[in-house]
Amino acid sequence: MNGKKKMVPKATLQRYPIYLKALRKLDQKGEDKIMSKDLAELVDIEPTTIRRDFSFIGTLGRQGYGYDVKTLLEVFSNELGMVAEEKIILVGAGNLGRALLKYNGWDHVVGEIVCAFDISVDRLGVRFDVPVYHMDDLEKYKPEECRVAILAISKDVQETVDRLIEAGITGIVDFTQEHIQVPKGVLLRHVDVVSAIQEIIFEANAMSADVEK
Amino acid sequence: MNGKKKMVPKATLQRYPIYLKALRKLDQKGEDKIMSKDLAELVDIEPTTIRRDFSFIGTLGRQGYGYDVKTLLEVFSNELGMVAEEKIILVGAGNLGRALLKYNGWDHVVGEIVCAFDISVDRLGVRFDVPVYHMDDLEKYKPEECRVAILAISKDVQETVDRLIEAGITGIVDFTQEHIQVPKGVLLRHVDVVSAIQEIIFEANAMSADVEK
DNA sequence: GGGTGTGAAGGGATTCACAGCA
DNA sequence: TGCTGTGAATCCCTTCACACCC
Repeated sequence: MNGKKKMVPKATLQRYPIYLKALRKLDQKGEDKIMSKDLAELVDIEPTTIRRDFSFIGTLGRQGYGYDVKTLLEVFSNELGMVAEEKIILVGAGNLGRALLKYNGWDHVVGEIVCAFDISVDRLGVRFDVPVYHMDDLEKYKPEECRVAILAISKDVQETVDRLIEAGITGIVDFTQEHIQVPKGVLLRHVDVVSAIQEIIFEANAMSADVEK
Repeated sequence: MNGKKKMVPKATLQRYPIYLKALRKLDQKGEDKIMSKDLAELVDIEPTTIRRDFSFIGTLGRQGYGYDVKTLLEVFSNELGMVAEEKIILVGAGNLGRALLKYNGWDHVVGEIVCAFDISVDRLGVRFDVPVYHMDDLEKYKPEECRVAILAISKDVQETVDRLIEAGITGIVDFTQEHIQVPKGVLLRHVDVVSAIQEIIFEANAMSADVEK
């Protein structure tokens, strides 16, 4: 009822998707219980960290037994608002965008891309069962309840972002090369292959610099 | 000469690619100097954090003036081993893999994908100027100096990873849905669209839960 | 016994505050 | 004066240690 109720740390929030993925896999395999120690090996996170992360949601485990997989999945759905029915729009139907459309990883784990937008007329139509509209028709075709947009464009990035926010988008998964600015209240997650590789190269070099003592 | 020389924090290492990107853009625009405060606005990182991050590499700025963009770029190249010539292999030439090949974000910022591997015979050949070999020919065609692999497959993930490591790969950018295990000394960066979206949804829900006081 | 949940300790990273230099 | 570089303080997260319950 009040703001100071739970206050889940940011770091924990970022680990929930990892747990969720592992739990789904366990459930599919027919496992009905899991202990923090075993889950730890699966996801490569310390058991004590896992227990604390879970404890923010509630008292989920049973001492001397472990956690019930189905219960955990339910709680994740209810408490975290993980309904697997999020309506997502894709902005940019170029190479990357189309790859994301065709991407096999969705299958209603988190929701689905309901439609896409692009400024190029010859990309409009239907791709992989998903309609592609012109960017100017954003307000017209964006579902009312849609909060999350995937951004896979390469030009006029900030302008596009501003337009999306104006249209009610509050979460952006950003695949562009630009650094974009969003007002408080809008969430932004940047996914950047190039930076990921650079990070790995930097770390690799730092590691080898350490070793050559 | 010894291990305790610099010891750059992990968090800092993860921000270097961000700085690098911004600095390149500034350089292209013809800007020759930048102050931590202005850079802060560009990359959305506190100026004091930026200054500390830079200080790990050396004394790069001039008091009362700021930082010289060209100098910074040079130092990043030399000290961090950012040569922009990393030879990268792509493993998996499916939808996602091909999208990555065609991805316009490379252009020798970090290096290039020199060749790809796949287990499906009908994906072999040349795609977007890059040869695609059969996975069994990994040792034959993988360049000797190649350290980094991009993983964009969906089956036999762990086995493939083991093979890559055996072939000398020490850095993996992982686009799969699986949770893979690597030995110490091998770096792994997971890039997961689904988890990125989930994270945003969780955070959005946590935020709105806070607000409804 | 065996594993969870959690107060307390420990470790990193960020931020403050200011000394020092152009 | 203006901005960098950095000791010190603070904040946040992880890990330890153990009480507690099945």
